[in-house]
Amino acid sequence: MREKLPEPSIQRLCLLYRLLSRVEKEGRLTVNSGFLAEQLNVKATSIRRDISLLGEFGNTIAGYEVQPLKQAIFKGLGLESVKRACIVGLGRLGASILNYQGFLMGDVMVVAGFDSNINMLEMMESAVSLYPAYQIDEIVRSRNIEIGIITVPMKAAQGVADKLIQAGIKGILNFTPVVLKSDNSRVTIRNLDFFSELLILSAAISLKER
Amino acid sequence: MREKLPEPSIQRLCLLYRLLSRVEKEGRLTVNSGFLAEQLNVKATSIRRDISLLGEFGNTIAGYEVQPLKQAIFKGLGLESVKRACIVGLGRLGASILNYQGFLMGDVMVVAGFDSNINMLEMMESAVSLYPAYQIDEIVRSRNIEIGIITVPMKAAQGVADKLIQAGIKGILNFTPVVLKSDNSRVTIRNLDFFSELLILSAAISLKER
DNA sequence: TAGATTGTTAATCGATTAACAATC
DNA sequence: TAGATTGTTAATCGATTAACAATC
Repeated sequence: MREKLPEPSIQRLCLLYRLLSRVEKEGRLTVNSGFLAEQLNVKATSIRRDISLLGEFGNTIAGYEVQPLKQAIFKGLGLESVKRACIVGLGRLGASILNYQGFLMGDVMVVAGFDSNINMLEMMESAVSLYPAYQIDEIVRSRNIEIGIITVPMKAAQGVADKLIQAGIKGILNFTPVVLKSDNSRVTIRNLDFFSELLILSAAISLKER
Repeated sequence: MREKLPEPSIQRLCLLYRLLSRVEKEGRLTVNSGFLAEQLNVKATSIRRDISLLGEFGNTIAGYEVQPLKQAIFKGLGLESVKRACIVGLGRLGASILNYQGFLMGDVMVVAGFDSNINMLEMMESAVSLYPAYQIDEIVRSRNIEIGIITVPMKAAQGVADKLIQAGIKGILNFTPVVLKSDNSRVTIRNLDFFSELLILSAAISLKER
């Protein structure tokens, strides 16, 4: 598994990882590719291919053992290193993400929140440290933050991204509809844009009916 | 443009549509594929191919006229018909979506909200009509709702999806980490799962460093 | 052994893109 | 005309999947 994983495989393996966590809790010891495929709505061949990309071996009788398989994905995807994240923009959406936390189960840890409105920061209650936006560079560097979650208004998005990238961030989860520019290919950007998704869904529905 | 559009093209055309809306507001009259490509971080060839799938024609001198192009996408993607949507699950996330609204610009209209907690419904303020969850079937049918936005806790997700599908919904935007099952291929499902995205981002970062 | 399941080959499918003729 | 730009062909790239030999 020295060659790099295809993006679609990474995504499926992440889903698989979470599925295995659940399955493990239910006390199941083994799974086969057919079962996994059914749970994730994909083909069994995809599952086997994805898993074999990790160089992991199933058993030709009972399929895969849950615990070792989960562990193999964990290591194969580099999830041992818990990533530190910050949220920039503590409006309704940002604030609600701050509070979800519990869900995360430790793969990613939100360790800081930023907002340009200092008065608001003073009012907010949070288990996570909050800072004014002008401290982004300083805090991201000093606390080794690798992931930035952007939940600011559209107009501020590119500026915030620039600051984060400047500070050496490695990945950005962008909730704004802005298509972020980065001259720095080191940085991985993923978009999570509610309104685009709604629009795409709407188009898909219309087109399906033609 | 009778053959159906590839999924990636639909997605890019949606982004393009929104880009054109902005560009139009700025008073720009024409754009060329190079400009559009730069704005969306894709190749110019993709832009031209996507547009030509709509059977639309640019001009070999000045590129595309903004207004007609936007209109062509609008029609090509079937966005003339404003879709009616409902939100099921009015916790923090669902409630905040209810209030965004303004953003939508009319391509999709949220016309109803559901929650199983009736007391909470009575407390909430909203411009949109709110109903107890047991009325999903009745309201979705009577109000011709085509899109369901699911923001309930994991455990309730599949049940809600089943109800929505039962009621004849055409598309689902699923905010839960649950992989929804539907025996009904009529229904388009899109997933918007914050935690999966974070996990994928985290994996992508680790893998890039190897 | 017979049966079930994996891992992988090879075929298929579909999307991206370089290149360029056609056009204004 | 010369230059810029589209639309589209054809090549390339990459992902999916059917099929099956290898394995226990």
